[in-house]
Amino acid sequence: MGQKGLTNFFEKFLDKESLFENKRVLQANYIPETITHRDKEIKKIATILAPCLKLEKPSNLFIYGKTGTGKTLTIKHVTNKILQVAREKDINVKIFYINCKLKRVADTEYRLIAQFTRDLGKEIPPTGLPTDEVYKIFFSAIDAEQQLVILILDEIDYLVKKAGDELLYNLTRINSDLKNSQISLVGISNDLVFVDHLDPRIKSSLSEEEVIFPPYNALQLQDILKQRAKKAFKKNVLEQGVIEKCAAYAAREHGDARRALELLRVAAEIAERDGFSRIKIEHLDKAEQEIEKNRIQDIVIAQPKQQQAVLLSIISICSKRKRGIFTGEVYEVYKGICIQTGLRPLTQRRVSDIIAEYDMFGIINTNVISKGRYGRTKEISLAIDHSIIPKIKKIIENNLNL
DNA sequence: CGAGATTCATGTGAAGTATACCTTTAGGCTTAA
DNA sequence: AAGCCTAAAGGTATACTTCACATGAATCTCGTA
Repeated sequence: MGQKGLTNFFEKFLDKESLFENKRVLQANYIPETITHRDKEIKKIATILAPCLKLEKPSNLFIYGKTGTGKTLTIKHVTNKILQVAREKDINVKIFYINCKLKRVADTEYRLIAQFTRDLGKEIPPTGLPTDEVYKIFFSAIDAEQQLVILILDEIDYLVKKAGDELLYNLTRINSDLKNSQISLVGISNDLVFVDHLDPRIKSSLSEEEVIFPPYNALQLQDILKQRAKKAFKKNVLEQGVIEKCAAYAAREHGDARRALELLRVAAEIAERDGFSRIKIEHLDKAEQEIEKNRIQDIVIAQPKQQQAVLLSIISICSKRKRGIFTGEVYEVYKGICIQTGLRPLTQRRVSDIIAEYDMFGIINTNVISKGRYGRTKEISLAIDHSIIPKIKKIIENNLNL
């Protein structure tokens, strides 16, 4: 495109009518004023948490539900309302939300407590302090004034798998030492059997109350989509059947509403980019691929180089042969990649742990099998769509200067 | 032929090490009385 | 003498390594039918 062409392009771009009225409505962090099909859950959570407005400690709460069933959305909605009322009536309630899955933010005991303490306005160094010390600072920051604090731990199962359940015990016990204030815990998990592995003492105190979020069915998903689409798009840009198809896609994936909304948004973006004036069903198919690519891309880019090298090793073996990929082979290929890129190879022990991490992210599936006379190993297979593998591969290769 | 021993390749737990970062402390220097 | 700065000492969390033992079914071995 020449200089003149570019000017032309931008002018055209400005002239082109956007399909969106308000794109934000479809983004993941948007909290709508009313949440459809979650009345029961909202009411229950509200009832459980309401005592905090009288500065009485609400029961600890545990929320289960698959991804995209509105857990995070609902708790944020309810807590926003509580905070709003609290502000009007000048009640000292504080609510902190943290997602435990965020790497290098809240995935260890130290980092989690440090993060909460920072939310309370204290400076905590990223490392160096004893964990007890951080607890003390956290403690005194809370007890400094009379108040009620609610801590929300999203994806708590991930944290416990990585860092153990001791910190939950510490958090539940902290109350007995607080003089002026109280804290309540809200745990959110999409692993339904997660609490069964917890220490019984923690289990009983953490799940004093439980709320379960059932998956949405296709009709409910349609309602949600229609409601948001009305706000998000201009009139008449949705072709017949798009919403229905979109809901059906997501219902197939255990009723994941987040996915449905993302699908709709990305489809619209694709339609807009390609110069269509209406969103067609075919755009949904393209969107689905794009989303999956982005999801994995985001995870991969956030990984350190060593981890990327391991994934690249798995991918390149996988693209040659589909079945029967084992740790030893992955390690050999990984070492080769390290030499090529000048990376210092990690030990097989560590690589084995990294492979387990990718398993947790859901990018690969692993299965420990015994091959009898030929030893014991992890059978590894990629859990991502084959059409996007080359793109991911390219991203990593670029990143590692290969 | 079949029960039990063997074997392989790696899983997995525990303990040790390197690194990056923190606070405390002691010594040296400056400054003001 | 008091105050301030700096560098060393001593402490911690995290990522990784080292060491050592655990696993579990295919295969081997050997006693017995």
